[in-house]
Amino acid sequence: MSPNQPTDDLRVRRTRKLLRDALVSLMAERGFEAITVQDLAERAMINRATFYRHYRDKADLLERCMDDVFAELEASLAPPPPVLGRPAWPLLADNLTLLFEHVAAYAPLYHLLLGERGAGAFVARARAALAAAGARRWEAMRPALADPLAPPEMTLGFIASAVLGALTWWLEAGQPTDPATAARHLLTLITVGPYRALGMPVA
Amino acid sequence: MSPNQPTDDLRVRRTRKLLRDALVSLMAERGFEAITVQDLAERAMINRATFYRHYRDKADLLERCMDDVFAELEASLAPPPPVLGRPAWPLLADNLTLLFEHVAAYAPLYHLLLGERGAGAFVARARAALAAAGARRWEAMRPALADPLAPPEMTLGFIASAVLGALTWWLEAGQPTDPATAARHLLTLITVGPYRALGMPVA
Amino acid sequence: MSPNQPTDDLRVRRTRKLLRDALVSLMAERGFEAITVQDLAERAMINRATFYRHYRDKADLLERCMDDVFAELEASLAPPPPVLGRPAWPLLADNLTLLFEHVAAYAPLYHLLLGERGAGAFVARARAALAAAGARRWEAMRPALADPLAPPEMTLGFIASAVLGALTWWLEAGQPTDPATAARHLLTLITVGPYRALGMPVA
Amino acid sequence: MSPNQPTDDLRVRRTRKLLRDALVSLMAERGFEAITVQDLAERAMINRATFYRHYRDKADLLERCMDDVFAELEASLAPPPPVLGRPAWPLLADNLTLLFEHVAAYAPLYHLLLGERGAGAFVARARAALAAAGARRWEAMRPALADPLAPPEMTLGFIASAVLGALTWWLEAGQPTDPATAARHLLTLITVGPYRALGMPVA
DNA sequence: ACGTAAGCGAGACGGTACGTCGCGTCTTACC
DNA sequence: GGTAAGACGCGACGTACCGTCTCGCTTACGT
Repeated sequence: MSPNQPTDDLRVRRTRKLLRDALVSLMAERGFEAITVQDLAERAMINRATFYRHYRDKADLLERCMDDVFAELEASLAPPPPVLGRPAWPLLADNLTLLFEHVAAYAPLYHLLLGERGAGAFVARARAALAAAGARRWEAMRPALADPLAPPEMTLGFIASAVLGALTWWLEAGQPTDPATAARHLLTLITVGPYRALGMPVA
Repeated sequence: MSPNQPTDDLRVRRTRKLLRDALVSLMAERGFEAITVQDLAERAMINRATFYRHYRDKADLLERCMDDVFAELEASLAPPPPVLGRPAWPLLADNLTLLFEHVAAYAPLYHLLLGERGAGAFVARARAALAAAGARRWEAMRPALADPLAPPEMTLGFIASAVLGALTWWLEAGQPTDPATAARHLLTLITVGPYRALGMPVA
Repeated sequence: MSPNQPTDDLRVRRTRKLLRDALVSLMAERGFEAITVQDLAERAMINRATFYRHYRDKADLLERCMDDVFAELEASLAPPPPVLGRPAWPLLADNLTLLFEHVAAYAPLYHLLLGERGAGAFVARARAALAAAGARRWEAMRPALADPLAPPEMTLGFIASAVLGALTWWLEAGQPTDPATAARHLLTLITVGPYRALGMPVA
Repeated sequence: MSPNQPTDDLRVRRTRKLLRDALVSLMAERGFEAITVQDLAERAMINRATFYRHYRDKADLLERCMDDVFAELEASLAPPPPVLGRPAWPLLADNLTLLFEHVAAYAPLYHLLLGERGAGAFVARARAALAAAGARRWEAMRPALADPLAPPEMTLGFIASAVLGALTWWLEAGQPTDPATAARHLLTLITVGPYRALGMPVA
């Protein structure tokens, strides 16, 4: 198998596109786990053996789809560290908006992957990626920060999951607000905290 | 099959216990997806057909394990709403401590279910349960609260996922702090917000 | 198991009778092979474990039914050898009539056992019994007989199967003639031969 | 499954041959009923699942074996009716010889199928085929024949079973005579009748 | 433009696991 | 002691997918 080596052979590109489309359309119908390679081949109107010429298994196919999507996201985000000692707010706000816009662009896919019948591995991966990105940015700002009020790793895990949770709600609610507004809400949750965001008095 | 109807037949109770233990021990070794019914039967030293006399499939077994665990958790938590108009802090703090203690009591199981190779469905279920519990408590306090700064449903999804994220970190880090301390940190994250908890200036 | 030891316990006799009736009624519906012990127990309205207290398996049950039936047949037939050197005709005719009458008495059972979905082992056993009975009678008359025109064992196998064939036809055709007439026809087939019985010229 | 459609795929033909050989060899050891599909697969050195790609179950396999064998027999026999009004003797004699030769060619198979542990369904099918063949030939000659001495259908059932009985004896006795001689004896039994063939006086 | 190497369809095959069924044994409790 | 109820070990069933493997066809590419 020559997995992701890009080819300009039309037949190959056609086959891969058909398979990725088939994956999304089938995940919408029955979730990732319930899909079989035979299903994918039928939907893509290719032979089952041909599938194996391009992907190791269905998880491999999913992963390559995500590779593409994540690469695109990473490319669109602003570079990590701003000037030291300055609040990272505006940058974070921008990046959150970009995140929501990216997710909106691939809404069907993300909706499926994050939802009930999504792929558990995907969520774990996305969570790890978010935590890592957060860690990188936090490390860069560290010298200029006050003492943390909770273990930073815990906070990073907290944020990463929380962002995914907010995204999940946003997708499952049918994107009730535009990406910029949703990003602003999320930023509020991160900065003032969810408790106060609910209207609770905080001491 | 009469799934979870409690029986006083000793053989039945023995068989079910053996199977639940086998599930946990096998999940620790290779994760949920990689387990087969034959594996479970072998580990539990029962016949494979006997497995099907008690559970529909391995997902059913997992679910019933979780039913028991969740029921115990729910029983240990304090009842939802305190007196209106008073800060719910102390209660929330207590409940978070109880939550961490409960998770610590079943640490191996929760560690597996929340981790990389855990069962996606479990996380979704836990998240929904947390969000629902949060919603119930929030509804009760609603009249006494200020205007929310973000859509409350979004906030609830945010919190539910965030709590799981914090728990996940705590378990994967090997429970570096005792439950009460971890609960206090989590409470901080929820109240002052993760951003400030990292030491960031918030303007 | 205490197989065929006759009991005067009413419950036991009732159970056995119910099982034998169930066997016949189920064989009529789906043939012997397709019956399960569970079927027998349900139809007889007894517990499955009780079946095993009386019979080893369904073949055992069938065999014991046949034992009874064959014992009754054997008792009704005339004793083997007549006076030497005299044609055995009249005796044979009588015995064939008794045979048809016996079969008519148990028509449903014989019909099933000899038919398409019958029990192969039963046919083999009946054939062997007929051949043995024929052999006994032939041995007794042997000194008084002319030289055989074909190997006697072949002839005995021929007759045994042929009689079963005639009985099978008679039962499947719905007993179109009374037992005495059918016996006379069968005697004709045995004595003048089936070829001439069809009206064929024999040289 | 496309059961017996002839294929030119070598692998397919090899698999089917292996299975048919395995069937015969296993039937010789324990009879048809006691064989499992796993046994067949092991003996044929194929995977069990592959069995099901070719045959519905073991009965299907047996049936297709018989199809082949019967088709060959039918092809070798002379066409039904000669000139009307002439004794059918010579033709019948020829066909009986061909029958014995055919059976001799597949002696192991026929021996098993007709014997104690054979397949009841096979005997029923063979009996019906013989009766049908006899009926066809008799219908063709009917106008030229004298009145029958017994119901012709009874006679045909009688002959069909009788021929199988003679064949069974011949095979179980280890083919003590050559096919031509055995056929001559069988012809005698059919024409002069088994009674006289035993040396009995017939009036 | 066209020959040729590749991608591809078709499908047999060895495997592994599935969920079901029926067997015969057994334990427990009832009568 | 016969019976009902039913758990259990066992083993076979027929099915579903897996990933691998020919075997020809056809199709897009490279010279």
